[in-house]
Amino acid sequence: MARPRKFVESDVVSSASEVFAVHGLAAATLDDLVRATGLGKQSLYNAFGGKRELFLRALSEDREEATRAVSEALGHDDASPLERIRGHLLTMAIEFSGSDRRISLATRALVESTGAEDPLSTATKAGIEQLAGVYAQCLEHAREHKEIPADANVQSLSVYFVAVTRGMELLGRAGVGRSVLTAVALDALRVLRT
Amino acid sequence: MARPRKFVESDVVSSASEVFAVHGLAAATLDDLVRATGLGKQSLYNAFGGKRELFLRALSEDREEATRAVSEALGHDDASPLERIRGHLLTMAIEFSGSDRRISLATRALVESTGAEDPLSTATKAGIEQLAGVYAQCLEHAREHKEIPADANVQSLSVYFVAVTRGMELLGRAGVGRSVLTAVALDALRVLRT
DNA sequence: TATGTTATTGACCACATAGTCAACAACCGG
DNA sequence: CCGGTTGTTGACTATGTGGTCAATAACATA
Repeated sequence: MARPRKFVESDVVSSASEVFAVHGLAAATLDDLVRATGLGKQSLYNAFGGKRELFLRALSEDREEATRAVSEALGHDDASPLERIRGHLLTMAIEFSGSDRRISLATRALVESTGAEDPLSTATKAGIEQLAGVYAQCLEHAREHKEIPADANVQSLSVYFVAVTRGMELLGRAGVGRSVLTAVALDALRVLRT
Repeated sequence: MARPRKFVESDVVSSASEVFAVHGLAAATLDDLVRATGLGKQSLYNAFGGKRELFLRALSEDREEATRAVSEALGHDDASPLERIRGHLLTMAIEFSGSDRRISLATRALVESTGAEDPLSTATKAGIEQLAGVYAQCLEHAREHKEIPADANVQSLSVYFVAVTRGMELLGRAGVGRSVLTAVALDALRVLRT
């Protein structure tokens, strides 16, 4: 019936995500987005509603992607739960000390949010809880395997790992190098010693 | 000879700091700064040179203040080094989960910086190293007191604590409550068990 | 092929913003 | 009390911004 769209929504969100990851929400201009996505302002508005809304979409995509990635890293059966956490943290250390030094949309959302009621804030909090849930699952397995103390508080430890990775992200952005970040990751793991 | 200034520079920087802490660099308008500091645009320009420069001044003040505060918390003789670190982390947990949920200028600078060469980035990296130095000193004392393992890597541990506190800051901003953040702080400390 | 619906396009707008200018005010040494 | 120097004030500007409008294009159905 109606004229079909010339673009694929998820592609547009991906391109926008890229722009936001580099510039942040406030500093990214609509023109940046128009250029990156290839479609016109009005089309962007028709499809998403505005810069903020588009950011929220990108944020949500980012959250899914991050959760998926961590789930996969922690869920494979190729190693014991503890070893998987270890591998994951080391991977993060390398990633965060890479040359691009990008900052996740989640962190950006937190910093650029205007308060607790801000959707940017609530969405990110949900993302953090989701991520912590993934850690918790793996930690629970580790406990069942007796790789970590039986009295370990899986709940708070899962949030602890979210905090550590966020901190590592920031440090990487500040220019802390790979070797130091790797050492930090290994330090962080010591909380799990039996 | 010349007309004297009607303001005290450090007061102006403090007021500006407040504005930047709430809004960030990009989102703070010159009008916000004019209103908060009480002086006119031109006077701001005469004295500091522009929004960015003013932010850098505020950042530098913030860094001194942060270093001083942590130094004091970790330097008192009222408790053993390890206990002081413990107390400091618990204090941070309470602070970061407070209702204001502000974000340090250092974190803001990192996120809003445009790249590694950006003064915002280099200044913050220096601040992080300075802070890590303070932690390192206290950790060294703890080692001398045999409160932490003799083979502990004081260097990376000091950076680890910077990472953890940055992460806690972000989590607090996301709305993670005091009890959880306190638990995270205690988890983080387990790294130091002998 | 006519029609209704939605997408696209590019010009357009109101507004906020960082930064500037020029006139004026305050101080102090001479 | 005068003049040089610097600070202050408020009006001004240029520009970039997010967002809108109206005309047109592309499709599916009838």
